[in-house]
Amino acid sequence: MKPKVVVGMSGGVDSSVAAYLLKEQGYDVIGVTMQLWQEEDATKEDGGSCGLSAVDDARKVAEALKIPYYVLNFQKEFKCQVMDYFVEEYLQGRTPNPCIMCNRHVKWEVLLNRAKELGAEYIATGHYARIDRLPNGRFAIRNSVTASKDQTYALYKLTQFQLSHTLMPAGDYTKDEIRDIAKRLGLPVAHKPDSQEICFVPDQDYAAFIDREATGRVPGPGNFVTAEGKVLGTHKGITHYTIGQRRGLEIAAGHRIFVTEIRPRTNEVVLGENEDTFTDVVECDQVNFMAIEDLTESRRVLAKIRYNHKGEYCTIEKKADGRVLCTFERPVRASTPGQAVVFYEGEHVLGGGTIC
RNA sequence: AGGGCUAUCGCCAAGCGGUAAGGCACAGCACUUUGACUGCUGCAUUCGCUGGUUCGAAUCCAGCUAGCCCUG
Repeated sequence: MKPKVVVGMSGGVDSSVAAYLLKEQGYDVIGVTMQLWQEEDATKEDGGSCGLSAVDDARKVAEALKIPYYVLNFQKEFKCQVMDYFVEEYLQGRTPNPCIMCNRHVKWEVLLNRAKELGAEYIATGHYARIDRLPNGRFAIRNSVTASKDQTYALYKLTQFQLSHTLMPAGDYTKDEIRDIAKRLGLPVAHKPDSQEICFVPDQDYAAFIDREATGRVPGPGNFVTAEGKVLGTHKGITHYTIGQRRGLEIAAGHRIFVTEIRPRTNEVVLGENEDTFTDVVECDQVNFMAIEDLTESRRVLAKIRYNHKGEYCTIEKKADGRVLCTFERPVRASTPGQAVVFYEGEHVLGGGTIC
């Protein structure tokens, strides 16, 4: 009898088929949907044709696959590990990536713990990625060659322990193959919105969300300034901006101008030319290595400084204080404190850190 | 008080008698399992006001108003 595995089911095609594949492979599969934040408009089903929630979809799939299914309430952990972190980062003039924290501390920590309680050895997802055991004995994530988009960036923070208890069955297939399987099984392949922005900020107004969450602690208006100190106007508060941003500045300079720096101490937002947003040196801390145990000597890697970044080659070296210095071969645009730099060597995730 | 200059979309700015360029800003959409970037579309029946000349004026003329500069 194969081991038990808990599959995180979003109600989408990928995780649904992942559950099916595992069952086919002989695993003892348990389906689970994580409730991460309060669904505000759960009752507001429009039109009636496609108002099924993630839970309903996932439950139907589980029934079709004849696997046990549970909804797990992770709202408390999600609030603490993701939403609070998100707000605090912005209050400090940084730009967080909530998905990375959610993966590391909720999906792969709380869920994995819960899986253990359920007697499962593994958790699984519908990611188009693989987890390889390298010759050096370590586990590392590899992007599925056929994946249209990279799904590894937000997973760089996972630990060896987490990786050793994770299965990603969809990584062996192409998106089309997964769809075909779903069709063949007659699964409800509802066309869901491809993107969800920040899941817990449904109206996409993250600044207003921060205002609600941190009432009284949100920095107010301040000056837009040039690098030379010339005042260009008044900004709405540093939480409204991020490095490289152009839209929403409400300043007609005659040409496009961008945010080049955020100064929480003086409550200033520095504006400049597009060229000014480029740098060839990026430093990061809170480093996590995946394919290697530690960075003992400098190495040349492909680095991505944001989700969807095509990647740029750089040399990374560890400094005395533990931070990693990345020296790029070509300047990268809008390196932003709070975002992640993820290193790739070959097809594997070598590691990454938080830009500071 | 005289003399000169300028008044065109929220900002900047083309136009020089033939029926309102463009940039920025802004809005919407697309892209996007984070924030951004990017792309596309939209955005002055109207040219400070009032008259006049003309087939026809933002473009010429007159007066008025406002701002800027120079000289007492």
